Amino acid sequence: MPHAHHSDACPGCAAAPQAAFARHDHSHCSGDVLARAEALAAEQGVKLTPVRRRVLEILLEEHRALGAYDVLQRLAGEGFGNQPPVAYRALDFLVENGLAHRIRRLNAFAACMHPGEAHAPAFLICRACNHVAEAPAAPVREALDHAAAALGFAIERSNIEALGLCPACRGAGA
Amino acid sequence: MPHAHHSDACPGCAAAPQAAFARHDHSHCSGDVLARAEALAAEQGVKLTPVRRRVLEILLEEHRALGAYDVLQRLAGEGFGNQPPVAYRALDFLVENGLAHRIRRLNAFAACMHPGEAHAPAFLICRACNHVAEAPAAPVREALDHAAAALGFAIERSNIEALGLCPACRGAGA
DNA sequence: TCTTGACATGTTATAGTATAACATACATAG
DNA sequence: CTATGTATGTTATACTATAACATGTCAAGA
Repeated sequence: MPHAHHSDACPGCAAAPQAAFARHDHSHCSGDVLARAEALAAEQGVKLTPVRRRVLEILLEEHRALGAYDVLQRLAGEGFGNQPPVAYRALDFLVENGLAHRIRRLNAFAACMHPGEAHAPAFLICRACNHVAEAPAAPVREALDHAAAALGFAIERSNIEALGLCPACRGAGA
Repeated sequence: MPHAHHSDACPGCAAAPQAAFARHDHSHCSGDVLARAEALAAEQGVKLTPVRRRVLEILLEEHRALGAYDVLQRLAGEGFGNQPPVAYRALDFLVENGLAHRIRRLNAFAACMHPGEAHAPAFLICRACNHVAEAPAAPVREALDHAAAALGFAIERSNIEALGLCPACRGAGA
């Protein structure tokens, strides 16, 4: 049952950053992202195999951060392997190729909503509804690079995560 | 055997941010930090009990990020409890009270080198020597707040972590 | 003084997250 | 067609974290 609860807040859709936490039908965002993911994979010479593609679809359908074991459970129910490495490998692939992100605070993974746009996003995690939005973080990244440079440290990868309340849950007084 | 390898890079000492990755004797930083931690605890009306204090000392002695089970092992060898909650509770206390930080990328904990200075630090993690430095991150934090505000998101806590190479390891061609 | 309540520590048990190591399949270049 | 690299699948295990309950400690108020 794909995207069964569109009335929920639906963060991080590709359409517009401002719409990240706004209610909207995201079926098209998913298709959109998936199409771009395929193109990107072809372009980079890596293979978006059935498991990998299916994992990305699952992340897009749920439209929130999922634990590896959540993903695994869905895979297993669809005839794929049912052991942890199956999920972890597909997720690692997606992360490695910029098609998904790892949210360390949640021990979870979320589809990247802006694949190919070479971004170092910040993640805004709502502690009430658990939804995760990618915030444009170029200035953040820049400030971080600067701070690191001052110490002679060369950043290779970084993750920036914030916990708080999304607009909807603030309104609801959560 | 406290701080047994001072010839290593020794990041994050309180003396000066610039010295974070420089070689130096840090026995005094530890004492320094510990003293400030005690003062801070008294001031905040919370108790730096023997286990908690010992855990902080262990983090300071090692002067790097330690897993909860690493800490536990040392506690157990000193007559404290040897079950995970003993370590986790002390570590959580320290984090909660600004005396230590949790490094999610490493599933590890490190003593805060600037207790009481109300900072939202960025962590620079060297992938070669595994040392962690706290970088001053006020501008980073500001940029992040700004990005979140644009989406109507209210940040409560955040963590900023970067993986890369520290000056020493860059030099060593690691 | 007694006792009550809050907090800290300790223990048992279990849940949740992740990877090592090896076996099998499958595509594709030579 | 076969050798090679890559992907998938499986078994087993390691690592990280918390729930739930028992015991101990200390200080404030009866």
